[in-house]
Amino acid sequence: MAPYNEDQLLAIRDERREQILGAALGVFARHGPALTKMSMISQAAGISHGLLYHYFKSKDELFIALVSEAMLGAGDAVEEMLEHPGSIIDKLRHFLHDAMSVETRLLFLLIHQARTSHGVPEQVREIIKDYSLGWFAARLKPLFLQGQRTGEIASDDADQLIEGLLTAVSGSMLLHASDEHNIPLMNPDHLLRLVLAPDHIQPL
Amino acid sequence: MAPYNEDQLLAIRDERREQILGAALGVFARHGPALTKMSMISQAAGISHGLLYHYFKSKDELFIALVSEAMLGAGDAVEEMLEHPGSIIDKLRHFLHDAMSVETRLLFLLIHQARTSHGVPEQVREIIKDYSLGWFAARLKPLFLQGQRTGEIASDDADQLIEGLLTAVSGSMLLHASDEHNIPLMNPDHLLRLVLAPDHIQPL
Amino acid sequence: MAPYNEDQLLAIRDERREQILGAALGVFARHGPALTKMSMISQAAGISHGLLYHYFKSKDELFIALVSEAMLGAGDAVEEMLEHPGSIIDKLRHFLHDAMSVETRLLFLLIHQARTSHGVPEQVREIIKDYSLGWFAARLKPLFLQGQRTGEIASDDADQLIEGLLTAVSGSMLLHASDEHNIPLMNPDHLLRLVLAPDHIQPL
Amino acid sequence: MAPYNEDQLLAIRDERREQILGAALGVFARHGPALTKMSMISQAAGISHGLLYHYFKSKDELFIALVSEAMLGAGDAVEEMLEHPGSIIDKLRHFLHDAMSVETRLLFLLIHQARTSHGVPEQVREIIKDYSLGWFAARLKPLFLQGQRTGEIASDDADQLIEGLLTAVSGSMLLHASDEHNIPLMNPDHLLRLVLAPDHIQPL
DNA sequence: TATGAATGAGCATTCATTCAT
DNA sequence: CATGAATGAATGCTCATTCAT
Repeated sequence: MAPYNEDQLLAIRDERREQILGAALGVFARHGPALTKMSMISQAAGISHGLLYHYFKSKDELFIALVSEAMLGAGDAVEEMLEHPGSIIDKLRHFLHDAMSVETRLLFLLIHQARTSHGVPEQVREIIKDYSLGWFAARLKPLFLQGQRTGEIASDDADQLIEGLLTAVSGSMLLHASDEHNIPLMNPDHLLRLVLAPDHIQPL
Repeated sequence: MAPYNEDQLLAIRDERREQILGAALGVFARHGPALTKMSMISQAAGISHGLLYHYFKSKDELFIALVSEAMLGAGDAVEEMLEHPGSIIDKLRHFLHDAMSVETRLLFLLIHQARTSHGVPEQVREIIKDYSLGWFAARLKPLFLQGQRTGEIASDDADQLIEGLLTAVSGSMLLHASDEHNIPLMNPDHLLRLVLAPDHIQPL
Repeated sequence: MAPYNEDQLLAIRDERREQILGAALGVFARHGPALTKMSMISQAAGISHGLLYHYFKSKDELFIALVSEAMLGAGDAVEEMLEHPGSIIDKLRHFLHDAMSVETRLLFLLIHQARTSHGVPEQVREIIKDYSLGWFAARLKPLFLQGQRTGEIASDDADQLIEGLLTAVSGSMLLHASDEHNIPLMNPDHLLRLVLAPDHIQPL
Repeated sequence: MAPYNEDQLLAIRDERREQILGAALGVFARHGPALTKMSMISQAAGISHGLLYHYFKSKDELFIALVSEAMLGAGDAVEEMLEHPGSIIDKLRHFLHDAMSVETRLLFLLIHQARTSHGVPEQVREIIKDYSLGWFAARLKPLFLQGQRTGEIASDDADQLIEGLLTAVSGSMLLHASDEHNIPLMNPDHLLRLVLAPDHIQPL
């Protein structure tokens, strides 16, 4: 008889919103914005397509909301790595594990879609403009230079090492995700060989 | 206005067909079958969209024809590598260069699209069922085992080494292609570090 | 929180009903039934759209209720005019002023919408079937005939004079309402020239 | 066997375009842009809705094209009137006849819709910004001043006379058009009484 | 009584495909 | 062989209406 009180409404809205964002993340990350149909999202979220539009005005807005959230988490991963205890190799290994974890991979894919898909809203381009391999590379560089001084990291051009590592990591996640998981993710320790000094290479 | 004789017609047909396939390869490889519009292909080929349907019954059929052709060339690359003169490292370096060349990359991307896009005709799945990293891996394995005997290749599990190398190569090509070439292809010598024995690693 | 007693409930019901009808009149009159969204009405009435459906089963029913009420008032205007003291010209001038007053205009517009909009419920057509310029014309005719005898009204065909006058009045209100009030209402004295005998025409 | 030649294609395109514009004029003028469904137009034109989009990119573009064409003819009517031979009354009578002719009425209605409908594309507002009763009034004024000198036109404020006349004309057309022709157009000679000097008024 | 979450029919638009010439 | 007009299925989005609370 009585309408929901404010708390109940807020709870419902929050729950639905998360439900939708969660469903949308999976679909957008896998199919890209253009191939993602609103019906896929509504079906994945278990709601009607009409309800989608109560929570997000358009497909674009939903995509934007998702990318914005993903971006917030992007920086944290690097910070966390830098603060991780242990040797430089330990930090890197932790970073790779973290980057390749299930949750992070979806976010990575989403951002990849945002960067590479055609017809993405301008606002999304704005948001991710600064997010690129280069952005990560800049943050990893001090660590690599230090690693080269300690002899843990190969003594080649640090930029090239970093770029290669990040490319390989990203590429592996991309392949893994896009190929319905038939292609396994690369072993982080294997990836590390791209940057380790030869005498620090360990058996896999 | 004058009617063509049979030979001329045949020549035209063949030429047009190649023209279409060439145009379609570029478009399909970059955008994937679902996002590729027939108008993109006809425009790239410089013909009317109507003519497309004289040569290929449907978008699916065109895609299938393209994938079939790509498959034919796929095996050759490996054979050529195995026959390439020089050390095992030389063979591998040559393979990587070849795989990452402009022409080969398009074929790789096309097949990747065929494997990973949703809504791809069943027939395409049939054709590429056997083509996978595993297929290449099997052909590379003897070379790797030999390389381990000669000490050129790291002494870890050969399957894992191969899979990692192929993943990194493929991932790099995929990233490079999808990100409007803002992400450079990985340096083949850098990639080789994934599989070389530590004491065969050279400065980049 | 305390339950209302029956009288209070009835009072609330009546008040809300009037509130809704008042809001709906303005919106329907301006936009017509098809372009009127239930959300416009609920917003104008300051209530939730859900509540609208407690009082009126559907948009159609609300529109029907409104038109019915408008019809009730329609006849009064003419009666009042006929009983207005003064000369025939005074009666007509009073009628025009009354017809073009703010409140009456909304009713006029509503009925016009009801008559002219497509997709209006059959029931509405039923209700307003008899309400037309012809209906007014019939009631004005005795007055005009009398005016012709007194020499106040031009001696042309009375039906034609009446129809012209009503058309011009209605048209002016319609233009005024539809064009965001950029087109002013016609001056009643100016309109009267359509029916006055030449020697009764006064400067504007 | 041979494709259409250029002339044939041009003929087809022109014919279809006119067919569509003609159908769209009727529908837009009567229902307004918001209530006009593309299916109404395609049905009225006897073509598929898909074909509509070969000729006009969107509903808005079609509406814009239509309004643009209508505007071109708008000025001509006035010019023609001013050049019409005969007395000032003759000129005005000719103008009214012309303005109220079948073809002109549709254009008038279309422009009215363009001016008064909500959600009309900005470009349309641009185009018709200057077209208003005021625009016509300015062009009619010299004629009225002259008519007042010759004694044909009533000696009231010319602006008020013109505005009243145009309002009555427009209103009549609007009523006539919107009410499925149940309300007859006003008699031009009757309308003239709004502006004639009393001693120039003729029996209807 | 009152609220707003939830549903689904309807419309604008895109694009693969057909067909007359 | 070659062209582009023509069709219609599919998809994003709006909005009237229902319903749990």
